[in-house]
Amino acid sequence: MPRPRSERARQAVLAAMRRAISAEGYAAVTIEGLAAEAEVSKQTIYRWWPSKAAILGEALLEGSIPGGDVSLPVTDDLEADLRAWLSASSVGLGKPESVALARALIAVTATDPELGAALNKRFASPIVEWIVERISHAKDVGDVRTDADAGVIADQFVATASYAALQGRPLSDERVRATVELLLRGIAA
Amino acid sequence: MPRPRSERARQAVLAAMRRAISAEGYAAVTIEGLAAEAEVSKQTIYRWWPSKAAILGEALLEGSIPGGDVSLPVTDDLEADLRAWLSASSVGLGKPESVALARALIAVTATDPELGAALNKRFASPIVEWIVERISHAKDVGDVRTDADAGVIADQFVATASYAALQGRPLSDERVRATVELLLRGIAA
Amino acid sequence: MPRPRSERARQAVLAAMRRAISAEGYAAVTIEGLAAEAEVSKQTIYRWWPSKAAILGEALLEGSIPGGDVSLPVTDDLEADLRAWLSASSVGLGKPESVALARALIAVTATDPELGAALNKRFASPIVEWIVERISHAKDVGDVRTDADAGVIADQFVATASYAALQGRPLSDERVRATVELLLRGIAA
Amino acid sequence: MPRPRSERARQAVLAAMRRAISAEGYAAVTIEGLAAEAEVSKQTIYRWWPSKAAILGEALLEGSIPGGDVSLPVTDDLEADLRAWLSASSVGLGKPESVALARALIAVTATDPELGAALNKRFASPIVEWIVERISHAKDVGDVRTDADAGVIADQFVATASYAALQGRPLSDERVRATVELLLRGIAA
DNA sequence: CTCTAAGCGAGACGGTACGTCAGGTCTTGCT
DNA sequence: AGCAAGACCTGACGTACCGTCTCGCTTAGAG
Repeated sequence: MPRPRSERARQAVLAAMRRAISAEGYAAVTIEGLAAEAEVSKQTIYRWWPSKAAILGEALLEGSIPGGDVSLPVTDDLEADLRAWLSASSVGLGKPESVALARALIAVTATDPELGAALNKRFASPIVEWIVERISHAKDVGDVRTDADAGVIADQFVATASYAALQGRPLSDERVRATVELLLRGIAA
Repeated sequence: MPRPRSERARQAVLAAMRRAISAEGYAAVTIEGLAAEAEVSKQTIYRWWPSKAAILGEALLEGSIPGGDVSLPVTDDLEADLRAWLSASSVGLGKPESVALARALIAVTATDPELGAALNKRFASPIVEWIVERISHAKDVGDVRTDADAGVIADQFVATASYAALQGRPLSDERVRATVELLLRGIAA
Repeated sequence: MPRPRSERARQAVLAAMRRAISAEGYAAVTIEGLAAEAEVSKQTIYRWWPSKAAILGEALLEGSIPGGDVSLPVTDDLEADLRAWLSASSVGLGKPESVALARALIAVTATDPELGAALNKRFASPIVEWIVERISHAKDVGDVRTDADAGVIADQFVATASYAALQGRPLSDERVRATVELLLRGIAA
Repeated sequence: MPRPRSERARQAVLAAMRRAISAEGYAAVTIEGLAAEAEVSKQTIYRWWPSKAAILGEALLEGSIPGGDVSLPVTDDLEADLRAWLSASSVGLGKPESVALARALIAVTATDPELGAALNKRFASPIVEWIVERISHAKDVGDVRTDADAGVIADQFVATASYAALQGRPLSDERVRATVELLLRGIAA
């Protein structure tokens, strides 16, 4: 019957979005520019995506974002583990392309809150889960009070990383240390 | 020697920006729209502001933002005071106009980081200062460890409020309570 | 492969130009005005014409101008024939719309000499040809000296008509008569 | 009582107009440009001239135009005299600045017919008068028929020069010769 | 010899139009 | 059908001038 959707075109558009975001920032990205860069007709873009934000969303979901793709090592030292994660997601902000992606995420959140919320959730969730699990484990070995609310802590970590991203510059090592210390002291056994 | 700048025009533009932000959101604001709404010529806008973001900045600086203009009561109870502030700045996110302003601030930060950083600093500073002072007082009365880093705590509060704003919805009372408890436990004497 | 140029839009623009010229004069014609009147986007105009003058040129070439579309009767009487033509092209200057068109032609010539020259040539040519032929015939029947330069005469006629147009008012019958008499006496057998 | 009009400003504006016309053409001249070039405020221009055309008019009247300032020698040879004038006014069209002035005159005529007519008359009049007188003298010495209408002839000369100016290029020597011969043969005794 | 009514430069102001860019819809012909 | 190409209408962009309007300063005559 009909011709199936061209995967080639789809990937080309997403790749063009990723490139454009890094190169010029989300605000400067245009549908026309994407179409030209991807060698795809505007119609094809409009046929499959409802908005620029939607393309960004798909592009980010299929790609990777800084802080999200860090492999998260688990050692015996809770504080060291959390410091490692916060540090890793923070140093990403030293790389221009990661800053661009983070900013794009923020921009789309401010513009299209619905989608923004979905994306933020999507990216925050695995981190929150990982932190919750790590703390749960810490409770088992007696490093953390058993009545501590792991979700609240996890959110504090994510909020801290998010705030640093909004600022567009990495946290100092000292700041990372002090922040982790503060939060852990709040739940220490 | 020429005619001096019209304060009337300036105020009209800033007011139009504030109205437009609340009504349609930052992305939908147009220089043409502002000019029409303010009954000012486009040229007058371009003469005095380099960008839409700059107008927003000036409008916000001369106006007020949610969480920034809350009068901050000081009682004997540190935890209650901080809970009061976080709660107040959070409930602002229940009002659509405040959400719009917060989102505009985020949008401009993502688009024009330079200006965004300046604005964020400008709005965060008084809060950070107040929290630092409040904690300093708490140290004096022995509620807080004297070696606690007040700046790190203050930043955690601001990050939490900022993250809630990015999400666009207020924190629950329970969440406010738990967050403040967590952070204070980290510095309790 | 793309959508072909819209003939409808093209004709609407040319018609709008003709109407606008007659109504307000060439200087008052605006691309924006044409676009609105023709219910066409500005972009469409800029896509196909490099300048206002070019639109005028095309409009005139596809339409008609006074003195150019007079059917030119040929009788046995050379003097009467030439008088008839000069008179006809002159009386056009009594009609406001013709005056407007003539003025537009002059304006475009003064502004864009290249195009103006082309248009003037385009409109003068058939007249010059007709006059040259008519005189050639008159040579055959012995009304005119065989060594007369028909081109020079024809140019005098055109110059006279053009000068009247520049002045914006018709020649009196008496002036027409005297002018034709003068020129013919110069080449009479 | 008050301060009298500044002659310095007036001359500066007229000079700026003359320079601008030659350099860019009448259409490209702007009041703002004149003001800047003449180091005069816009207000001063608007105080004393109703329109751009009026400035041009005054500038031309106080300056000189090609064909108008030729000193007109009178010899015994009528044909040579007329040929000399037509040739002189034609060669002016070889100089770019003269072409620019002539075109400006035509442009203003097409735009502001009232003023244009006045200017054309102003410049044509002395020429017509001179030709009429020269022919009158020729009648006296018997070179020209006494019943010839000198005005019609004079107009033919002016129309020829005007048409050449509209074309923007000089007449060839041969064309000058042929034209003068034709016109004189029409009135020869 | 002061007063004062204009002239003057500078340039801000509300406008209109410029020529460009992108958005989103559509048509055409190929696959 | 899907797709590349690109014309179309729409509307905003940032710029250039328009003609009007203060400003603060000079610069005459009239008192």
